[in-house]
Amino acid sequence: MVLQVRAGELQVLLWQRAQEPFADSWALPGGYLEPGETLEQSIRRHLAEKVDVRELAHLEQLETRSEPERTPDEWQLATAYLGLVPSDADPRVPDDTEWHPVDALPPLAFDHESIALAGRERLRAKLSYTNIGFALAPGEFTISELRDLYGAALGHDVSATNLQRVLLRRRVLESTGRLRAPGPTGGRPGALFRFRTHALEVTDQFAVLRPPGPARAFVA
Amino acid sequence: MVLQVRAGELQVLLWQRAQEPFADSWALPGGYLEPGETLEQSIRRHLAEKVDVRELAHLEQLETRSEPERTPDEWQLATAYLGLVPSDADPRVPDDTEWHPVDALPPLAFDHESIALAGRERLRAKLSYTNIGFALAPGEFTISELRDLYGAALGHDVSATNLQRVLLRRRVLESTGRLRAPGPTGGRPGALFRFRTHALEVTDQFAVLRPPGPARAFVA
DNA sequence: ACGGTTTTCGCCCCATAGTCGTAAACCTTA
DNA sequence: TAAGGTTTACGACTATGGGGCGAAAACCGT
Repeated sequence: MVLQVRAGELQVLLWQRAQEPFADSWALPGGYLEPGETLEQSIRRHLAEKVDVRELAHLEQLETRSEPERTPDEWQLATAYLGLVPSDADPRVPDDTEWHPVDALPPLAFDHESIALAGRERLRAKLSYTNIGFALAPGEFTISELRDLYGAALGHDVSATNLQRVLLRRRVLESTGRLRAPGPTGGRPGALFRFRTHALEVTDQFAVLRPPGPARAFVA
Repeated sequence: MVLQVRAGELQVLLWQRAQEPFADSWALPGGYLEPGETLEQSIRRHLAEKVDVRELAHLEQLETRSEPERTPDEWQLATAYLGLVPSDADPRVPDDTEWHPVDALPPLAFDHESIALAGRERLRAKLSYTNIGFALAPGEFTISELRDLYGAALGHDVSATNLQRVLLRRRVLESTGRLRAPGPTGGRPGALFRFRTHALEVTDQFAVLRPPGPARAFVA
Protein backbone atom coordinates (compact mmCIF):
# COMPACT_ATOMS: atom_id res chain seq x y z
CA MET A 1 0.00 0.00 0.00
CA VAL A 2 1.19 3.49 -0.88
CA LEU A 3 0.38 6.47 1.32
CA GLN A 4 0.75 10.16 0.66
CA VAL A 5 -0.55 13.33 2.27
CA ARG A 6 -2.59 15.03 -0.44
CA ALA A 7 -4.82 18.05 0.00
CA GLY A 8 -4.26 17.97 3.74
CA GLU A 9 -5.41 14.38 4.07
CA LEU A 10 -3.66 11.05 4.38
CA GLN A 11 -4.57 9.17 1.21
CA VAL A 12 -3.93 5.69 -0.13
CA LEU A 13 -3.47 4.63 -3.73
CA LEU A 14 -6.22 2.22 -4.88
CA TRP A 15 -6.95 0.59 -8.20
CA GLN A 16 -10.24 -0.69 -9.45
CA ARG A 17 -10.22 -4.40 -10.20
CA ALA A 18 -11.41 -5.36 -13.66
CA GLN A 19 -11.73 -9.10 -13.05
CA GLU A 20 -13.31 -11.48 -10.61
CA PRO A 21 -13.11 -11.96 -7.76
CA PHE A 22 -14.19 -8.57 -6.46
CA ALA A 23 -14.57 -7.13 -9.98
CA ASP A 24 -15.13 -3.34 -9.96
CA SER A 25 -14.30 -3.00 -6.31
CA TRP A 26 -11.22 -1.19 -5.07
CA ALA A 27 -8.02 -2.92 -3.99
CA LEU A 28 -4.49 -2.18 -2.90
CA PRO A 29 -2.02 -2.37 -5.79
CA GLY A 30 0.04 -5.55 -5.86
CA GLY A 31 0.37 -8.88 -7.59
CA TYR A 32 1.97 -12.26 -7.69
CA LEU A 33 5.50 -13.12 -6.71
CA GLU A 34 7.66 -14.42 -9.56
CA PRO A 35 10.11 -17.28 -9.00
CA GLY A 36 13.47 -16.18 -7.68
CA GLU A 37 12.16 -12.74 -6.86
CA THR A 38 12.41 -11.03 -3.51
CA LEU A 39 9.16 -9.85 -1.95
CA GLU A 40 10.46 -6.30 -2.02
CA GLN A 41 11.50 -6.59 -5.67
CA SER A 42 8.07 -7.96 -6.45
CA ILE A 43 6.12 -5.20 -4.78
CA ARG A 44 8.34 -2.59 -6.44
CA ARG A 45 7.71 -4.22 -9.81
CA HIS A 46 3.96 -4.23 -9.32
CA LEU A 47 3.88 -0.71 -7.95
CA ALA A 48 5.89 0.51 -10.93
CA GLU A 49 2.83 -0.14 -13.09
CA LYS A 50 0.79 2.27 -10.99
CA VAL A 51 3.15 4.95 -9.84
CA ASP A 52 6.67 6.20 -10.45
CA VAL A 53 8.56 4.12 -7.91
CA ARG A 54 11.36 6.68 -7.84
CA GLU A 55 8.91 8.76 -5.83
CA LEU A 56 8.83 6.08 -3.14
CA ALA A 57 10.82 7.62 -0.31
CA HIS A 58 10.28 4.65 2.00
CA LEU A 59 9.18 1.05 1.72
CA GLU A 60 8.88 -1.46 4.53
CA GLN A 61 7.28 -4.81 5.13
CA LEU A 62 4.13 -4.98 7.18
CA GLU A 63 2.52 -8.33 7.92
CA THR A 64 1.95 -11.59 6.12
CA ARG A 65 -1.69 -12.68 6.04
CA SER A 66 -2.48 -16.36 5.66
CA GLU A 67 -6.09 -16.90 6.67
CA PRO A 68 -7.69 -19.31 4.16
CA GLU A 69 -10.88 -17.21 4.22
CA ARG A 70 -9.15 -14.10 2.97
CA THR A 71 -9.56 -15.18 -0.65
CA PRO A 72 -12.71 -16.75 -2.05
CA ASP A 73 -11.46 -19.49 -4.36
CA GLU A 74 -7.88 -20.56 -4.09
CA TRP A 75 -5.80 -20.08 -0.95
CA GLN A 76 -3.41 -17.14 -1.16
CA LEU A 77 -0.83 -15.76 1.20
CA ALA A 78 -0.19 -12.04 1.00
CA THR A 79 2.69 -10.03 2.42
CA ALA A 80 1.71 -6.40 2.84
CA TYR A 81 4.18 -3.56 2.31
CA LEU A 82 3.94 0.09 3.27
CA GLY A 83 5.27 2.69 0.84
CA LEU A 84 5.39 6.45 1.37
CA VAL A 85 5.45 9.27 -1.19
CA PRO A 86 6.51 12.83 -0.28
CA SER A 87 3.75 15.39 -0.42
CA ASP A 88 5.43 17.49 -3.11
CA ALA A 89 5.30 14.66 -5.63
CA ASP A 90 2.26 14.27 -7.83
CA PRO A 91 2.88 11.04 -9.68
CA ARG A 92 0.89 10.26 -12.80
CA VAL A 93 -1.36 7.29 -12.20
CA PRO A 94 -3.28 5.13 -14.69
CA ASP A 95 -6.98 5.59 -15.35
CA ASP A 96 -8.01 2.67 -13.16
CA THR A 97 -6.08 4.07 -10.20
CA GLU A 98 -7.01 6.78 -7.71
CA TRP A 99 -6.05 8.26 -4.38
CA HIS A 100 -8.60 7.86 -1.57
CA PRO A 101 -8.54 9.32 1.94
CA VAL A 102 -7.75 6.56 4.43
CA ASP A 103 -10.44 8.00 6.67
CA ALA A 104 -13.10 7.46 4.01
CA LEU A 105 -12.30 4.22 2.25
CA PRO A 106 -14.68 2.71 -0.27
CA PRO A 107 -15.45 -1.01 0.19
CA LEU A 108 -12.19 -2.85 -0.48
CA ALA A 109 -11.49 -6.29 -1.89
CA PHE A 110 -10.16 -9.18 0.23
CA ASP A 111 -8.81 -8.07 3.61
CA HIS A 112 -7.40 -4.91 2.13
CA GLU A 113 -9.32 -2.57 4.39
CA SER A 114 -7.78 -4.23 7.41
CA ILE A 115 -4.34 -3.98 5.81
CA ALA A 116 -4.82 -0.31 4.95
CA LEU A 117 -5.79 0.54 8.51
CA ALA A 118 -2.87 -1.46 9.89
CA GLY A 119 -0.53 0.44 7.60
CA ARG A 120 -1.90 3.75 8.81
CA GLU A 121 -1.31 2.71 12.41
CA ARG A 122 2.23 1.65 11.65
CA LEU A 123 2.90 5.03 10.10
CA ARG A 124 1.38 6.88 13.02
CA ALA A 125 3.44 4.97 15.55
CA LYS A 126 6.68 5.47 13.67
CA LEU A 127 6.04 9.19 13.25
CA SER A 128 6.36 9.47 17.00
CA TYR A 129 9.61 7.64 17.59
CA THR A 130 11.48 7.67 14.27
CA ASN A 131 12.43 10.19 11.60
CA ILE A 132 10.02 8.61 9.12
CA GLY A 133 8.55 12.02 8.41
CA PHE A 134 11.28 12.48 5.80
CA ALA A 135 9.28 10.16 3.55
CA LEU A 136 6.16 12.34 3.76
CA ALA A 137 7.79 15.76 3.51
CA PRO A 138 9.36 17.68 0.63
CA GLY A 139 13.09 18.28 0.63
CA GLU A 140 12.66 21.64 2.34
CA PHE A 141 9.73 22.93 4.32
CA THR A 142 8.71 25.32 7.03
CA ILE A 143 7.66 24.16 10.45
CA SER A 144 4.08 25.13 9.70
CA GLU A 145 4.05 22.97 6.60
CA LEU A 146 5.53 20.08 8.57
CA ARG A 147 2.94 20.59 11.30
CA ASP A 148 0.18 20.25 8.72
CA LEU A 149 1.76 17.07 7.32
CA TYR A 150 2.03 15.50 10.75
CA GLY A 151 -1.48 16.60 11.60
CA ALA A 152 -2.89 14.99 8.49
CA ALA A 153 -0.99 11.74 9.00
CA LEU A 154 -1.72 11.50 12.72
CA GLY A 155 -5.33 12.57 12.45
CA HIS A 156 -5.15 15.24 15.12
CA ASP A 157 -3.68 18.69 15.55
CA VAL A 158 -0.08 19.05 16.63
CA SER A 159 1.68 22.04 18.07
CA ALA A 160 4.24 23.66 15.77
CA THR A 161 6.23 24.82 18.78
CA ASN A 162 6.59 21.35 20.20
CA LEU A 163 7.19 19.75 16.86
CA GLN A 164 10.07 22.07 16.10
CA ARG A 165 11.64 21.81 19.53
CA VAL A 166 11.41 18.04 19.70
CA LEU A 167 12.59 17.27 16.19
CA LEU A 168 15.47 19.72 16.50
CA ARG A 169 16.58 18.32 19.84
CA ARG A 170 16.52 14.82 18.43
CA ARG A 171 18.59 16.10 15.55
CA VAL A 172 15.98 14.87 13.11
CA LEU A 173 15.65 18.29 11.50
CA GLU A 174 18.31 20.80 10.59
CA SER A 175 17.99 24.37 9.42
CA THR A 176 18.86 25.29 5.85
CA GLY A 177 19.35 28.95 6.73
CA ARG A 178 16.97 29.97 3.96
CA LEU A 179 13.52 31.47 4.31
CA ARG A 180 10.30 30.84 2.47
CA ALA A 181 8.73 33.86 0.84
CA PRO A 182 5.45 34.72 2.55
CA GLY A 183 2.16 34.03 0.81
CA PRO A 184 -0.15 36.65 -0.73
CA THR A 185 -1.73 37.34 2.64
CA GLY A 186 1.58 38.35 4.16
CA GLY A 187 3.02 37.13 7.39
CA ARG A 188 6.52 36.55 8.66
CA PRO A 189 8.55 34.36 6.31
CA GLY A 190 9.12 30.89 7.71
CA ALA A 191 12.56 29.37 8.12
CA LEU A 192 13.21 26.38 5.88
CA PHE A 193 14.27 23.08 7.42
CA ARG A 194 15.18 19.68 6.05
CA PHE A 195 15.45 16.18 7.48
CA ARG A 196 19.04 15.53 8.43
CA THR A 197 18.95 12.04 6.99
CA HIS A 198 16.61 10.22 4.65
CA ALA A 199 17.31 6.79 6.07
CA LEU A 200 15.02 5.44 8.77
CA GLU A 201 16.36 5.94 12.29
CA VAL A 202 14.83 5.38 15.67
CA THR A 203 15.19 8.69 17.46
CA ASP A 204 13.25 8.23 20.67
CA GLN A 205 14.85 5.95 23.17
CA PHE A 206 11.92 4.27 24.86
CA ALA A 207 11.89 5.49 28.37
CA VAL A 208 12.42 3.04 31.15
CA LEU A 209 15.19 0.57 31.25
CA ARG A 210 17.36 2.63 29.02
CA PRO A 211 20.84 1.13 28.71
CA PRO A 212 23.60 3.36 30.01
CA GLY A 213 25.48 5.53 27.55
CA PRO A 214 24.46 7.85 24.75
CA ALA A 215 21.30 7.23 22.77
CA ARG A 216 21.73 4.80 19.93
CA ALA A 217 20.26 5.23 16.50
CA PHE A 218 19.46 2.00 14.75
CA VAL A 219 17.52 1.11 11.68
CA ALA A 220 14.30 -0.80 12.06
CA MET B 1 11.81 -18.94 17.54
CA VAL B 2 11.12 -19.52 21.20
CA LEU B 3 12.79 -17.44 23.91
CA GLN B 4 12.96 -17.97 27.64
CA VAL B 5 15.04 -16.54 30.45
CA ARG B 6 16.87 -19.55 31.91
CA ALA B 7 19.63 -19.46 34.48
CA GLY B 8 19.72 -15.69 34.33
CA GLU B 9 20.26 -15.63 30.57
CA LEU B 10 18.03 -15.08 27.58
CA GLN B 11 18.04 -18.39 25.73
CA VAL B 12 16.59 -19.65 22.47
CA LEU B 13 15.35 -23.14 21.68
CA LEU B 14 17.39 -24.81 18.91
CA TRP B 15 17.25 -28.22 17.35
CA GLN B 16 20.00 -30.06 15.59
CA ARG B 17 19.22 -30.85 11.97
CA ALA B 18 19.62 -34.49 10.99
CA GLN B 19 19.38 -34.01 7.23
CA GLU B 20 20.92 -31.91 4.50
CA PRO B 21 21.14 -29.10 3.94
CA PHE B 22 22.98 -27.94 7.05
CA ALA B 23 23.01 -31.44 8.54
CA ASP B 24 24.21 -31.46 12.16
CA SER B 25 24.07 -27.71 12.49
CA TRP B 26 21.61 -25.93 14.72
CA ALA B 27 18.41 -24.35 13.51
CA LEU B 28 15.30 -22.61 14.77
CA PRO B 29 12.37 -25.03 15.14
CA GLY B 30 9.81 -24.80 12.37
CA GLY B 31 8.62 -26.52 9.24
CA TYR B 32 6.47 -26.40 6.18
CA LEU B 33 3.04 -24.84 5.88
CA GLU B 34 0.26 -27.29 5.11
CA PRO B 35 -2.53 -26.39 2.67
CA GLY B 36 -5.37 -24.48 4.27
CA GLU B 37 -3.37 -23.83 7.38
CA THR B 38 -2.73 -20.45 8.94
CA LEU B 39 0.88 -19.46 9.47
CA GLU B 40 0.24 -19.23 13.18
CA GLN B 41 -1.45 -22.63 13.25
CA SER B 42 1.50 -24.04 11.38
CA ILE B 43 4.16 -22.67 13.68
CA ARG B 44 2.17 -23.87 16.70
CA ARG B 45 1.94 -27.33 15.16
CA HIS B 46 5.65 -27.53 14.51
CA LEU B 47 6.58 -26.11 17.88
CA ALA B 48 4.32 -28.65 19.56
CA GLU B 49 6.81 -31.33 18.53
CA LYS B 50 9.56 -29.57 20.45
CA VAL B 51 7.93 -27.97 23.44
CA ASP B 52 4.62 -27.91 25.27
CA VAL B 53 2.88 -25.13 23.41
CA ARG B 54 0.62 -24.52 26.38
CA GLU B 55 3.66 -22.91 27.95
CA LEU B 56 3.76 -20.33 25.16
CA ALA B 57 2.60 -17.15 26.85
CA HIS B 58 3.00 -15.05 23.73
CA LEU B 59 3.39 -15.60 20.01
CA GLU B 60 3.73 -12.94 17.35
CA GLN B 61 4.79 -12.70 13.77
CA LEU B 62 8.17 -11.23 12.96
CA GLU B 63 9.27 -10.87 9.37
CA THR B 64 8.95 -12.81 6.14
CA ARG B 65 12.27 -13.54 4.46
CA SER B 66 12.32 -14.11 0.73
CA GLU B 67 15.92 -13.77 -0.47
CA PRO B 68 16.61 -16.56 -2.97
CA GLU B 69 20.08 -17.02 -1.47
CA ARG B 70 18.75 -17.87 1.96
CA THR B 71 18.35 -21.53 1.03
CA PRO B 72 20.90 -23.49 -0.98
CA ASP B 73 18.80 -25.61 -3.37
CA GLU B 74 15.19 -24.74 -3.83
CA TRP B 75 13.80 -21.28 -3.17
CA GLN B 76 11.93 -21.02 0.14
CA LEU B 77 10.08 -18.22 1.82
CA ALA B 78 10.07 -18.23 5.60
CA THR B 79 7.85 -16.28 7.99
CA ALA B 80 9.51 -15.97 11.38
CA TYR B 81 7.54 -16.00 14.63
CA LEU B 82 8.56 -15.02 18.11
CA GLY B 83 7.32 -17.14 21.04
CA LEU B 84 7.94 -16.51 24.73
CA VAL B 85 7.94 -18.95 27.64
CA PRO B 86 7.68 -17.81 31.28
CA SER B 87 10.77 -18.39 33.34
CA ASP B 88 9.05 -20.70 35.81
CA ALA B 89 8.26 -23.27 33.14
CA ASP B 90 10.75 -25.99 32.34
CA PRO B 91 9.27 -27.75 29.37
CA ARG B 92 10.54 -31.17 28.41
CA VAL B 93 12.32 -31.04 25.08
CA PRO B 94 13.37 -33.88 22.76
CA ASP B 95 16.93 -35.16 22.61
CA ASP B 96 17.79 -33.25 19.46
CA THR B 97 16.66 -29.96 21.01
CA GLU B 98 18.47 -27.64 23.41
CA TRP B 99 18.38 -24.16 24.87
CA HIS B 100 21.25 -21.87 23.90
CA PRO B 101 22.06 -18.37 25.18
CA VAL B 102 21.24 -15.84 22.47
CA ASP B 103 24.49 -14.07 23.32
CA ALA B 104 26.52 -17.18 22.47
CA LEU B 105 24.86 -18.83 19.52
CA PRO B 106 26.46 -21.75 17.74
CA PRO B 107 26.63 -21.49 13.94
CA LEU B 108 23.05 -21.61 12.72
CA ALA B 109 21.55 -22.96 9.51
CA PHE B 110 20.12 -20.69 6.79
CA ASP B 111 19.58 -17.10 7.93
CA HIS B 112 18.50 -18.25 11.36
CA GLU B 113 21.15 -16.30 13.22
CA SER B 114 19.88 -13.10 11.69
CA ILE B 115 16.33 -14.08 12.60
CA ALA B 116 17.28 -14.93 16.17
CA LEU B 117 18.98 -11.59 16.67
CA ALA B 118 16.03 -9.75 15.13
CA GLY B 119 13.70 -11.55 17.51
CA ARG B 120 15.82 -10.55 20.46
CA GLU B 121 15.70 -6.91 19.36
CA ARG B 122 11.93 -7.05 18.96
CA LEU B 123 11.60 -8.40 22.48
CA ARG B 124 13.91 -5.74 23.89
CA ALA B 125 12.03 -2.93 22.21
CA LYS B 126 8.65 -4.19 23.37
CA LEU B 127 9.84 -4.66 26.93
CA SER B 128 10.24 -0.89 27.08
CA TYR B 129 6.87 0.23 25.79
CA THR B 130 4.49 -2.69 26.29
CA ASN B 131 3.55 -5.11 29.06
CA ILE B 132 5.18 -8.02 27.21
CA GLY B 133 7.06 -8.90 30.38
CA PHE B 134 4.05 -10.97 31.40
CA ALA B 135 5.21 -13.59 28.91
CA LEU B 136 8.62 -13.90 30.53
CA ALA B 137 7.60 -13.79 34.18
CA PRO B 138 5.90 -16.30 36.48
CA GLY B 139 2.40 -15.62 37.71
CA GLU B 140 3.69 -13.93 40.85
CA PHE B 141 7.11 -12.48 41.53
CA THR B 142 8.98 -9.94 43.58
CA ILE B 143 10.40 -6.79 42.07
CA SER B 144 13.91 -8.16 42.47
CA GLU B 145 13.02 -11.26 40.51
CA LEU B 146 11.44 -9.13 37.82
CA ARG B 147 14.51 -6.90 37.74
CA ASP B 148 16.67 -9.95 37.06
CA LEU B 149 14.35 -11.09 34.28
CA TYR B 150 14.40 -7.71 32.60
CA GLY B 151 18.15 -7.48 33.06
CA ALA B 152 18.70 -10.84 31.37
CA ALA B 153 16.36 -10.07 28.49
CA LEU B 154 17.68 -6.55 27.94
CA GLY B 155 21.32 -7.44 28.38
CA HIS B 156 22.07 -4.73 30.90
CA ASP B 157 21.33 -3.97 34.54
CA VAL B 158 18.07 -2.28 35.43
CA SER B 159 17.16 -0.48 38.61
CA ALA B 160 14.56 -2.22 40.73
CA THR B 161 13.38 1.13 42.05
CA ASN B 162 12.70 2.53 38.61
CA LEU B 163 11.23 -0.69 37.32
CA GLN B 164 8.68 -0.86 40.11
CA ARG B 165 7.77 2.80 39.94
CA VAL B 166 7.36 2.84 36.18
CA LEU B 167 5.43 -0.41 35.81
CA LEU B 168 3.15 0.47 38.68
CA ARG B 169 2.43 3.93 37.33
CA ARG B 170 1.62 2.46 33.95
CA ARG B 171 -0.70 0.03 35.69
CA VAL B 172 1.19 -2.88 34.18
CA LEU B 173 1.81 -4.45 37.57
CA GLU B 174 -0.50 -4.82 40.53
CA SER B 175 0.22 -5.95 44.05
CA THR B 176 -1.09 -9.29 45.29
CA GLY B 177 -0.78 -8.23 48.92
CA ARG B 178 1.24 -11.35 49.69
CA LEU B 179 4.91 -11.59 50.58
CA ARG B 180 7.63 -13.98 49.55
CA ALA B 181 9.42 -15.77 52.38
CA PRO B 182 13.03 -14.61 52.61
CA GLY B 183 15.83 -16.89 51.48
CA PRO B 184 18.28 -18.75 53.73
CA THR B 185 20.47 -15.69 53.94
CA GLY B 186 17.70 -13.59 55.41
CA GLY B 187 16.62 -10.20 54.28
CA ARG B 188 13.34 -8.38 54.19
CA PRO B 189 10.61 -10.42 52.49
CA GLY B 190 9.68 -9.05 49.10
CA ALA B 191 6.14 -8.07 48.12
CA LEU B 192 4.61 -10.25 45.43
CA PHE B 193 3.27 -8.63 42.26
CA ARG B 194 1.55 -9.88 39.14
CA PHE B 195 0.94 -8.50 35.67
CA ARG B 196 -2.48 -6.92 35.58
CA THR B 197 -3.25 -8.42 32.21
CA HIS B 198 -1.71 -11.20 30.15
CA ALA B 199 -2.73 -9.73 26.80
CA LEU B 200 -0.29 -7.52 24.97
CA GLU B 201 -0.90 -3.81 25.51
CA VAL B 202 1.08 -0.77 24.53
CA THR B 203 1.58 1.13 27.74
CA ASP B 204 3.94 3.93 26.83
CA GLN B 205 2.42 6.60 24.68
CA PHE B 206 5.29 7.73 22.52
CA ALA B 207 6.12 11.19 23.53
CA VAL B 208 5.69 13.95 21.03
CA LEU B 209 2.55 14.54 19.11
CA ARG B 210 0.43 12.81 21.64
CA PRO B 211 -3.25 13.14 20.83
CA PRO B 212 -5.24 15.01 23.44
CA GLY B 213 -7.03 13.03 26.12
CA PRO B 214 -6.03 10.19 28.41
CA ALA B 215 -3.50 7.61 27.30
CA ARG B 216 -4.95 4.86 25.18
CA ALA B 217 -4.05 1.21 25.48
CA PHE B 218 -4.21 -0.67 22.24
CA VAL B 219 -3.09 -4.07 21.11
CA ALA B 220 -0.26 -4.32 18.65
C1' DA C 1 20.74 -7.75 71.43
C1' DC C 2 23.50 -7.10 67.32
C1' DG C 3 25.53 -7.16 62.81
C1' DG C 4 24.53 -8.76 57.90
C1' DT C 5 21.27 -8.96 54.11
C1' DT C 6 17.56 -7.78 51.23
C1' DT C 7 13.70 -5.03 50.13
C1' DT C 8 11.06 -0.76 50.33
C1' DC C 9 10.27 3.97 49.95
C1' DG C 10 10.77 8.85 50.16
C1' DC C 11 13.39 12.77 48.39
C1' DC C 12 15.71 15.46 45.01
C1' DC C 13 17.46 16.25 40.41
C1' DC C 14 17.03 16.42 35.60
C1' DA C 15 15.38 15.76 30.91
C1' DT C 16 11.67 16.42 28.00
C1' DA C 17 7.02 17.68 26.61
C1' DG C 18 2.89 20.92 26.70
C1' DT C 19 0.95 25.66 26.97
C1' DC C 20 0.82 30.39 26.39
C1' DG C 21 1.94 35.01 25.50
C1' DT C 22 4.70 38.28 23.19
C1' DA C 23 7.82 39.86 19.77
C1' DA C 24 9.32 39.75 15.03
C1' DA C 25 8.72 40.06 10.09
C1' DC C 26 5.99 40.38 6.31
C1' DC C 27 1.72 41.83 3.59
C1' DT C 28 -1.96 45.20 2.06
C1' DT C 29 -4.39 49.43 2.35
C1' DA C 30 -5.04 54.08 3.62
C1' DT D 1 4.74 56.46 5.86
C1' DA D 2 1.68 54.70 9.10
C1' DA D 3 -1.66 51.32 10.67
C1' DG D 4 -3.87 46.99 10.89
C1' DG D 5 -3.87 42.12 9.75
C1' DT D 6 -1.36 37.74 9.26
C1' DT D 7 2.02 34.40 10.01
C1' DT D 8 6.13 32.70 12.22
C1' DA D 9 9.59 32.58 16.03
C1' DC D 10 10.85 32.26 20.62
C1' DG D 11 11.12 32.77 25.42
C1' DA D 12 8.97 31.65 30.10
C1' DC D 13 6.42 28.72 32.84
C1' DT D 14 4.31 24.30 34.10
C1' DA D 15 3.65 19.35 34.23
C1' DT D 16 5.14 14.75 33.83
C1' DG D 17 8.00 11.05 34.26
C1' DG D 18 12.56 8.74 34.76
C1' DG D 19 17.19 8.20 37.35
C1' DG D 20 19.94 8.13 41.54
C1' DC D 21 20.65 7.85 46.27
C1' DG D 22 20.32 7.00 50.96
C1' DA D 23 17.70 5.93 54.98
C1' DA D 24 14.45 2.90 57.03
C1' DA D 25 12.11 -1.50 57.37
C1' DA D 26 11.97 -6.45 57.90
C1' DC D 27 14.05 -10.60 57.95
C1' DC D 28 18.12 -13.92 59.02
C1' DG D 29 21.79 -15.78 61.84
C1' DT D 30 24.77 -15.78 65.99
